[in-house]
Parts: sequence; structure tokens; C-alpha cells
Amino acid sequence: MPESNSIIDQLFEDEKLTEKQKKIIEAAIDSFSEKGYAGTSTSEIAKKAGVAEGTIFRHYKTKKDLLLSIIAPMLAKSIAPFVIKDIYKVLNHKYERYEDFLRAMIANRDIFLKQNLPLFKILIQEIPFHPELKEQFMEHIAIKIYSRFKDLVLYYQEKGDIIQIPAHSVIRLNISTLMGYFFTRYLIFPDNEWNDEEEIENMVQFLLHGLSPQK
Amino acid sequence: MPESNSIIDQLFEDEKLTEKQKKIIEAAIDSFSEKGYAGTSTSEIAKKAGVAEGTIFRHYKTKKDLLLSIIAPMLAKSIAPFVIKDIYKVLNHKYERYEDFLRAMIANRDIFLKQNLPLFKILIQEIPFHPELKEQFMEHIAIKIYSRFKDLVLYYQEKGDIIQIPAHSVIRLNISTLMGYFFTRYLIFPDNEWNDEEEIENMVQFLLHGLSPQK
Amino acid sequence: MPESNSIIDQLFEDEKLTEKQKKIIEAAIDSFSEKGYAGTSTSEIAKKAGVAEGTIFRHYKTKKDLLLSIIAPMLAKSIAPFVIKDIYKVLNHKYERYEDFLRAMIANRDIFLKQNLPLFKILIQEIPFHPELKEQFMEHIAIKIYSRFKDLVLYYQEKGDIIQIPAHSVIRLNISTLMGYFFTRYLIFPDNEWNDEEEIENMVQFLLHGLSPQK
Amino acid sequence: MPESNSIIDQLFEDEKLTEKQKKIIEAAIDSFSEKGYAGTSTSEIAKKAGVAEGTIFRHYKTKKDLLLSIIAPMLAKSIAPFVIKDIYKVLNHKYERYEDFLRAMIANRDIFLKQNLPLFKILIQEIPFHPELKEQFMEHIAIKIYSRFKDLVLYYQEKGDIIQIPAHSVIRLNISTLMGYFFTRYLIFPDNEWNDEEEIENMVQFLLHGLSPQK
DNA sequence: CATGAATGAGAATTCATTCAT
DNA sequence: CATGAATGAATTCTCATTCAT
Repeated sequence: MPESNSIIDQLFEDEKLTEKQKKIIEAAIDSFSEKGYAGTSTSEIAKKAGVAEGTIFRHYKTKKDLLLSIIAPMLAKSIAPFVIKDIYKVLNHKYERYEDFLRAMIANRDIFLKQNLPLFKILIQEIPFHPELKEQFMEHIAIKIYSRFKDLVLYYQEKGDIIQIPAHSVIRLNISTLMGYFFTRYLIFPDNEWNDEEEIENMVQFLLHGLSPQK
Repeated sequence: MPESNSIIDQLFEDEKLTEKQKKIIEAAIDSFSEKGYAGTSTSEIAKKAGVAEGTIFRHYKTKKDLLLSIIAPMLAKSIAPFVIKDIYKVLNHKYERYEDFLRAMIANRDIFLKQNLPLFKILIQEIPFHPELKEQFMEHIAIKIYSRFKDLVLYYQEKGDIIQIPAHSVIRLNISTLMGYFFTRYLIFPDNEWNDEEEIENMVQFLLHGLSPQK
Repeated sequence: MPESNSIIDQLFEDEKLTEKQKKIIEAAIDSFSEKGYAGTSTSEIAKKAGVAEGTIFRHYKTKKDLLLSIIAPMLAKSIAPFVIKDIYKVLNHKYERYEDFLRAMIANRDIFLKQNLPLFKILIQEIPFHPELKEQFMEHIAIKIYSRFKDLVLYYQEKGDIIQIPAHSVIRLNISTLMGYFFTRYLIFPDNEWNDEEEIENMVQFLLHGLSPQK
Repeated sequence: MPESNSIIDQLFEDEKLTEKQKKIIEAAIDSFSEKGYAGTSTSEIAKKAGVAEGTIFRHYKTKKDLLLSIIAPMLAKSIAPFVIKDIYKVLNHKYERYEDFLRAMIANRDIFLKQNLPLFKILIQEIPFHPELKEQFMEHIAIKIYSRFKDLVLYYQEKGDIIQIPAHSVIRLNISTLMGYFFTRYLIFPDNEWNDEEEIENMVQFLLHGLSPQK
């Protein structure tokens, strides 16, 4: 719980949260990620958070409000900014080669996901059922991230590091490969023994060869 | 609706379904896939199916029974058998090269997904919340499919078509790439314009190069 | 209860009401008229009606629906039609003199109110808080009744029975006098001893003299 | 708001009200008159008054206390005293004829109602639901006012200004006629165009002729 | 005095399930 | 087999009231 606290503190840093509010959010994240939004009752959250049920509704007008207040910062703060920063790093020639960028991104996202796994699960599971979330997702991820990622792809394509196929395909192949690993690693078989270094190395090689320009 | 009927007829072929039962299943698939299992009420399903609420419970003891009766055939009949058949085809030297197998598999899964999209969505979305489903999934997909897929991978690795990394990694990279395409194509951006042939060709090349043995 | 049943049967004649529905409406009328709409809980109504709380909501989507379903027939059926009928009677020269009409109206409304006292109380008390009710009231009472009443007034004014002041003033003075009696008689001091015949006779004389043309 | 302040100052003159208390009472009058006591929440009042929820309960132990603290002065100070004063005026031969008294009363009550409309609405609407209010009303209005009014009626009956029917009937006919006007004028159709002078004149003539002794 | 977070009892409403017809 | 009224437990949400700061 001290650990999950730190995540919450980080994600909700500029909002002043009462001790009880934090408890509520923690409990909600826990329950939503485990049983889904619709499958979790507010009384359950209240009990887990150790507060009265009314307290939840004092802070969040509706149950949906609670959900959104949890996901919004995940979308707004944690995913979008990451790419922006990395973009600048790249433009500052920190990642000369595509391979460098790839390794940096994998490491970065790996840490992020490991820390925010339950939130990530909620995000993934609830997006299909909530149009507002889908919109926010489109705006933050699909538009912002995509447009920045595209610049990167074009940059490395010009340099000759990457094959000349549509940028969106390159992006999708990249993300699919990463997501496939993260899902399998952290959600589907988290209990298997994993040789992470080897997996990542193989994944990097797979992506590099798969995307390298054909002679 | 005549089309969706045909899918149902196909998936539930050996069960004798009354007209009302079919309507119920259709309505349930529709609602579950759109709003999730927990977010769908039985009265909603009854209304959409044009039957009385009681009628649902005459055929399915509980709401969960209804869910399982929808997902079970999807798991049991549609995914598992496919690989069995293909295995034999491969062993019968139908797909000499890994590339041939790849193209066949993509085409096959593409058709299957296109026809069963709502069911697929339900499967994906509900598995995390229902231990029984997870178990069934493990049994049918993770174990059966994996073990057969592994034979294939070893076969093509021996032939020198595929790089020598652990079979599970090869399988995961393959599936991730395919799923990434199908998700993006059919679930996330179904309304975009897609040049399917080009996408698939790029994907095949990506996989072939990404998995080809390094010199 | 057999009596109140008859009223309900009369007011809700063309709607097919279950036994339970009748019980619910009876209980609702009882409670609403005694403690007001906002001051009555649905659980209270359910208990008084001897049904489960859910049963109320099976028949009336919301608590407000229940209120409206009670008041609507009161407005639509019971008040409006009365005047229409009487209008025709008058035009058929049944009530030659204004005095005849007056006595008939008083008798008619007296019976009606005596039978529908609780409903009448609800109507009076809730109209100020529900815009929809106000609108319906305006439409049914203020517009329909007023326009017919006006014809009568003009008729008797032409005949020289009534003083030449604006019809709306005549109507208001009439209704005020009647309502003042009914309110005092049935709502404020129902327990006092009342010499009804004398009261009505005095009221009639008061109205006749008050409205008779000045020499 | 400066105007409504003055009313409050007037009604609550001997109570020392803080600025916040005034705001609370103003807000409460506003909300109670618009949505009824049971339909208004204390949090709503607090918000409208610009104070914390707790502040209300610092001044009024319960919500009902707040209601009573609003209605009590309306009953005690504003209605009762009026008649007392006027009685003395009459006994001082200020209003020689019944007509003079009538005009004076109408003018007086007109001003009073215009200034205290929301309070008046609350009084009218809440009395039926609160036994204490009903008692207070009986004590202040029904008993005190009635007994003084009766003296007046007897006085004018002796003088031959008024017909010889029971005093309570005279009083009721008077009040009904006035209330009918005030309700229609200020509560039901406040937005219509009103020729107040003509209305009042007609009303006075109606009452005078209606109550004049028959030859 | 004032605040507003917290409470818990209770309100309206939903829902899976049952059962008499 | 099918119906749909009825149920009552659970769920979301409201609200008057309390109390530590």
C-alpha cells in the first residue's frame, strides 16, 4: 500500500487529496481493475477504503465520475507527456539510431506499466464501454502520440534505418509487438518464469530486422 | 440480421435452438459486446430479443449461464479445431514454406474474425473477469493451440525458415503482430480507409524478415 | 377501502389495473395527500399498499411518474368534461336563469369534491412545484374551462342576469366564493358542525346579489 | 436583494441576525417557496446563501427549526397585529361605514402580500404538512383574527351595513373573495396585464352588494 | 463563530430470478 | 413452452446532521 500510494501521489500530484480520498481512489483502482467498473459496487469500494459510502459521493458526484477521475490523469499526464519528452531527446540527437530509440522506449514503458498495471488494466477494459473515454483516448493517444511518433518514423526512414512503408504501419507494428510482450508478460502469464533480458533483446532484434529496409 | 443468424447457426450447429432462443442469443451477443456482461441487464436482452424476461431463464438458468453458453462454442469449436486441421495440412506438406503457412493463417483468421467480431469482443472483454472463462481459455487456447503451434515453429526452425529463439517467443511475436492488425483494423479504426492487401503484405514481410535467421 | 376503490375504478376506468396497481395508487393517494409528494417515500407507499417496493417501479418508471399517473386523470377526465356537459345543458335552456345554473354547479362540484377530496388536495398542493402539472392545469382548467365558462357569463349578461363587468372577474368571483366554502368546509374545518343547506343558500344569495346588475 | 433584505429586517426586527443568518433565511425563503420544504435540501440553501452547510445548523438546530423560524414571525407579527390595530381604529370611528373598512383592509393586505409573497406561499403550502404550524395558524389566525373580525361584523350588522347571516359566513365570504383575487393576481397569473383599480373596485362593489341587507 | 469533510440512515431505482397462469 | 407480474436484495445516490479544525 505504501507503493500504490506513491503512484497515486504521482498521478494526482496537483490535486489536493484528503487521506480518505486517496483511500477511495486506491480502493476503486483495485476493484475496478479486478472486477471491472460495472462489476464493482460503490459499497464495496467504500468498505475497502474504510469510509462511509456517502463519502465517496461527497467527492465524486457519480460512480462514473470516480472512474473518469481515475482514468483522466492516466491518459492526460502519463502517456502523452512521455512521448513529448522523448521526442525532444531524439531531436537533440540523443538517440542517433532507431535501435537506441527503441531500447529507450521499451525500458521507459516497461517501468511505467509495471508501476501502473492496475490503472492500465482499467483503461484497456473500460475504454470500449465509455464513449467519453474513447474520445479522450483518441484525442490524447491516437492524435497526439501518433503525430509525434510519425515525425520520428519519418526521421529514421530518411536516415535509412527503417523501411519505406506507411508510417502508421510502422507505428502499429512497433506498438503491437511491445503490447504483445507487455500483455503476455504482465497480464496473461505474470506467474511464469520470464527471462526478461532475453525477451527484450529478441523483441528488439525482431523489430529491427522486420523494419529494416530491404535490399 | 440474416447474416448474424448464419453465424449463430454455425456456432450453435448441434444444439437445437428454438426461434426464441436464437433471438435471445443474438440479442445477448449484441448487448454484451456493446456494453459488457455486467453492464447489460437481462430485461434489456429480453426486450431486444422480443421475448418475455421469464423466457430467458427458461433456457438459461442464470445470466452467467447465458454468457457461458455464448462463449463456450466460440472457444471450443471455432478456435481449437482450426489449428488441428491446419496442423495436418502442414504435415501433409501443403505449406512447404513458413511464408505459405503465414499467409494461409492470416487469411483464415481474417475471415473468422470478420464474421465473429462481436463474439470476439465479448471473449476478449470478459475473460479477465470470469475465472471459469480464463481456465477454459487456458485449456483450449494456451495449451492446445500453443502445443500445436510449437510443433509448427520447431518444424520451420529445423527447415531454417525461422530464427532460433524460444518457440513461445516466436508464437507471441506472430500473434501480437496479427492481433495488432486485427484490433486496429476491426475494433479501433474500423471506419478508416484501409488498403488491406498492402497492410497484409507489409505485415507478412515484417514477420518474415523479423523472424528470418540472422546470418 | 371499498369506497376509495370505487373512485379509483371511476377515475382509471379505461386503464386495466392489476389488483396490486390499484393498491399502489390508493396508497399513493393516501400518502401524497397527507404528507405531500416530496414528503412521502416509495417504501412507505409500498408498505401501505402491501407490495414490494420493486413492484411500484415495475408499473411506474419513477416516483414522479406515479404522481402524474394519479393527477392526470383527475385533470383530464373529471374537471374538463363536467363543464362541457353543463354548457350543453345550459344552451339547451335547461338553466333558464343564472341562479339555476349556480345551484346546479354548486351541487355538482360538491359531490365531486366530497368523493375526490384526497386527490383534490394533492392537485392543489403539488401544482406549484411541478411545471408539467402547471402546464396541464393551464391547458385543461385555465383555457378550456375558462373559455366555456365565459360563454355562459356572456349569455347571462346579455339576458340581464349578471352585471356588466369583465367575464374573467365574474368567473373569478364565482370560483373564489365556491372554493372558499369548499376549502373551509372540507379542508380547514371539516370537523366543525356545518349547516350545509344554510351555508349554500347564503352563498347563492351572496353571489346573486353581488353579481346582479346595479340599478 | 436589497428589497428582500428590508422585508427580512422588518419581519425579524427584534432578533439580532448576523449577515450570514440573513443570507440563510433569504435563501431558505427563496427555495422553500419555490420547491417546498421537503423538496429543498439544506445543502442547496447553504450553497445559495454562500455559507457552509454546518453554519446553518449552528443557527438552527434542525431543518425544521429553520422553517419554523421563518414562518413564526410571519404568523405572529404580521397577521395578528394588523387586526388589533385596525380594530382600535374602527372603534375610534375611523371607518364609519363597512365600505371604508373594506377598502382599507384590501389596500393594507395588498401591500403586505406584495411584500411578502414568497413567505406567504411557504405558509400556505406548508401548513397542511406540519401539525405545529396548523396549531399556530389556528391560534393566531383562526382564533384571534376571527374573534376580532367577528366584533367588526357584528358592529356593521347592527349599523345595518351588512346582512344578518352568521358572522363566520360573512367573514368567509369576505376572505374568500379577497384571497381569490390575491391568488389569481399574484400567484396564478402574475404575468397577465391587470387593471388593479378596476378589479378592486368591482370586488368592493361585489362584496357590498353581496353582503348588503336584503329589503 | 464558521467551515466543510465525514457520516450513516434512508431514498429512489435496478435487476436477476421466481412462479402462477 | 411462454409470459410478465411480482419480488426483495442490492445498488446508486441523497441528505440532515455532527464534529474536528
